[in-house]
Amino acid sequence: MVMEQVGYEMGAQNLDAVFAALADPTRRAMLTRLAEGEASVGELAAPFKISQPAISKHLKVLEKAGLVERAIDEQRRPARLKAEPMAEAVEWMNYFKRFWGDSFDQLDELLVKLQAEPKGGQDE
Amino acid sequence: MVMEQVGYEMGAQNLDAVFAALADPTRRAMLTRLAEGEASVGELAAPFKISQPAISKHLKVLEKAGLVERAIDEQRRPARLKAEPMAEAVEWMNYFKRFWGDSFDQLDELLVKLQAEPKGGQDE
DNA sequence: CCTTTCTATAACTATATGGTTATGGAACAA
DNA sequence: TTGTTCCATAACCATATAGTTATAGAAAGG
Repeated sequence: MVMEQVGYEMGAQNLDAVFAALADPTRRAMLTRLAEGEASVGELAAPFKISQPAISKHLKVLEKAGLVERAIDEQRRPARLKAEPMAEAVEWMNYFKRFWGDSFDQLDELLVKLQAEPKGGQDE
Repeated sequence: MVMEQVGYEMGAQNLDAVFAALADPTRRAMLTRLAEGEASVGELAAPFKISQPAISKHLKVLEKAGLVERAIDEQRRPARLKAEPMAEAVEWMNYFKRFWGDSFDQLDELLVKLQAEPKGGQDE
């Protein structure tokens, strides 16, 4: 049985939290850092001039958006990236792909064309 | 003036505005509506219970994010979708694609495969 | 002209956000 | 035990956000 094991709700409500979380440059930088591996609060705070409590707050925002998980390692509370909610957000935006038509669009068209016509005729 | 001393992130100032604009469900609904074609303020306001000035405010937020353009048509100020800034946002998120490894990943793989082998033999 | 329609703006309220400093708890080090 | 490190939370502040009502302006209809 494959259950929705995400600790926080998915769906439109979570899009609010995900987009809001991504709207802050400090949080985006934290996520970029976490893409390299889990990091403690101190390690996350190091590159910034803002205080440690501010980083803790940002972490809470990311947690509520489902974008990070916390662990317990001695006194540390390392954060780990959980990127799945971004997939939701990207999916939502992909609805608008046809309005900016970049390479991904072409790729999509190509895929559809190939699926529809494996022989490869070209017309419309 | 103010130098970016944070090593992680470049300008990305517009990402702030884009993600923030997308963080509101009313604004996302407005964008979805605009995907069907341009709409006046009144038409955009119709589906919602909130007031017309609230819609005008939301439009201003979308405008500042570069997600809509306004035109002038008699007394109307129709809004039209401009999705390009979403591409930026998606690009940013695509950096994290490998952490959720979805169909997009497969699509990407397919492209690489097709570019490598234009003949497109199907095997594997 | 006067009226209606469409929209923007001002003024206000309530809440959310992003930051601070101060403090305290939990886990290691001595 | 005492001290130190890591982190969370509380209390506070300034500003931003999302909504409201009221009003005003521009354009079209009479």
